Amino acid sequence: MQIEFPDGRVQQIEAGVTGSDIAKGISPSLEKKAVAISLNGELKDLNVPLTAGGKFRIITKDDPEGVEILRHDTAHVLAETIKELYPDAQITIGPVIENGFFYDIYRDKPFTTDDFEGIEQRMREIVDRNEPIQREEWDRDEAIKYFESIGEKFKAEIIRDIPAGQVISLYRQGKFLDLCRGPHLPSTGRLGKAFKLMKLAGAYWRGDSKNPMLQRIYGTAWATEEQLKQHLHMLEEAEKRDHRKLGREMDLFHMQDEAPGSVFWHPKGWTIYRELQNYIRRRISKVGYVEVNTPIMVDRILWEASGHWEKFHENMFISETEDKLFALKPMNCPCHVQIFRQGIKSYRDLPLRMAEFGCCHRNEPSGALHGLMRVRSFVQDDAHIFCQEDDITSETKAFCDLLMSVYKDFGFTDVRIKFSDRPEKRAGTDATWDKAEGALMEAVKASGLEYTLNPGEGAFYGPKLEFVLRDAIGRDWQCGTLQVDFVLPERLDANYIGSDGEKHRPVMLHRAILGSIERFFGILIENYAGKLPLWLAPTQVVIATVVDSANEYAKIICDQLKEAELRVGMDLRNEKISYKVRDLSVQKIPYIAVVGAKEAEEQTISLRQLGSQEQTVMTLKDFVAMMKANAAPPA
RNA sequence: GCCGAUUUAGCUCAGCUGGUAGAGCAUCUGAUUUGUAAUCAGAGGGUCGUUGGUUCGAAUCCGACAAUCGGCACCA
Repeated sequence: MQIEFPDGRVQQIEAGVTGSDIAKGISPSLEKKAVAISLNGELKDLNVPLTAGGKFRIITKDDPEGVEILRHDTAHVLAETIKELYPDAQITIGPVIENGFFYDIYRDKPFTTDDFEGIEQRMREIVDRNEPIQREEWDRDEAIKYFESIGEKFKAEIIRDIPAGQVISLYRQGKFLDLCRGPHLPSTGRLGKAFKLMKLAGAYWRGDSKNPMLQRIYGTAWATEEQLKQHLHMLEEAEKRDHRKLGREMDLFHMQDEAPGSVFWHPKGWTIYRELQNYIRRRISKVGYVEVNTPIMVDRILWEASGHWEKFHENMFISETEDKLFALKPMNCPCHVQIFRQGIKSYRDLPLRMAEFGCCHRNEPSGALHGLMRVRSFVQDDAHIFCQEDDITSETKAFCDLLMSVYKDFGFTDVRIKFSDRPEKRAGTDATWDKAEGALMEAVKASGLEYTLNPGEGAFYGPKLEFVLRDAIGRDWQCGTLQVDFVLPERLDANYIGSDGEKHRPVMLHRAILGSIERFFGILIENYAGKLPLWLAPTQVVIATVVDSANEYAKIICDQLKEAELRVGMDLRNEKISYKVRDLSVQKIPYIAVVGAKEAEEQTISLRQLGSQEQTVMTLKDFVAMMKANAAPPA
């Protein structure tokens, strides 16, 4: 039989030869770096005798698949360590995740992060022991019996659930035997020591909140110490940009115990917030949206009619007054239908694009709250497009164009789309869902954008597109959405008169670009690390004086900048200029205009931009013109 | 909501095995009039998250509650 290498070279091999043998044949150093092989796209252990030929590749620690195997092995070594140090613990599953792995463990006594040092120590010992890792294929019943005999009930349960006919493979290293699909390294010594335990958290068995709570140990693992160091450094950087920290440091907003999940916006934060809102206002009004505003508190009757009460009433804030039960609106759509229903609508009025920056409240579970990213009181850049079925494609395409253009203005160009179809619990008939999913699918195809399927994740009233953007440090955030809804217009009895003179149901497209403005604000702060583009910066420029005698001149400059509608401040404090420059830089002020006796004399300023040491001297007139031009928001 | 951790001055954090609190930065006052990332000196500031309990005595030990943090579950 023969194998073919990625470069096209073909080699004859005999049956029974292992990947390890082949690697050694190429070079001993390659064999040392190898972690597994890929045969016809399938990953296999290095030491498994080959029984067939085909497309062959040696996987090393440098390959993405190689690092995954290494992480998986690290999880196994963690499990082995846990069984050695805490024999009463039961192990469950330990998969690879981004940058590392975790292992879920059942044990009565909680672990603490103080245990990490001892665990890591023992893990390193197991690496030093260089235990061979061997694959074994077991009979299902034997495997169940074995794991039950050693008290590993969770493992036994997993094996029971493996579909019949599938091979039950176990991997043995030292005295430790774990259920695993593989592949694995040939021995624990190959792992290296570029790993670290990171976090401890609770996690439900099989992800179901009705099941027992397990303890999850998170770890990170890399091919080299250098990569581990880099990763830890990246985490530090992410921590530095945390919007909760920057929000406090930059005096943008705060939250307090008396209003958990709600934001107290400070003047600077609110300036940014309003800029964002007004930017969206300009963008949507240009493409045919109208803006409305609807009540925050609405009778439960409307929520029952829309279907929200049944599904979400536990997460709604309610208020009883006289004999009525009101709910704070968790979303705007039912209110928009009420506006649509006023008067008689003609097909000539469609598509009607109705936008609202409505304040919505959702009683999110306490454990879900997270800074600005998950709040209980928020505003979306929400809109509903009432249209005819034939309009879905063109409206979807127009929306995708708008959304991409908006994201681009914030510097987000890496955007992915997820197509989420019918969930298990849903409103509307299957025929309606067929129609809605078909129409949305056709629309997204027509938009020419790439998408991935996200089965079962649609809203209860319709399928949706979800727009995921990638930020400056590579994190993904789901922000925009577009949902096709045939259900709500029906339930809330919206209709229009068609060209045939008959009544028809409009289709509703629910859509948002930024999503929650609170959350998008947080994403922006972290994306820019607080260094906002000029048009968003709450203070765009500060005039800093070198001596008191320049104060009058500073005030003249300040007035002129205000006249040009710039957000300007003055630093007339009795401090050295280097102190002011440091202080204003720490505050992330985009521009500092320094003026002393010389500038006052010559009617100039000395300009310094955030992040640069350079000083540019320019005339006052040029300076004001330049600032005005640069501070203009995107169209 | 569930698991674990945390909560001390505006911020960041000390405070060992119980004897009623401390630093740096910030703030205020004074001196200094200064040329591009921290001038010097002094002062003020805390019911130690809230609330019960143990104790002669609690920031410290125990309980309840709240909020926050890390996850899980949830996310119209």
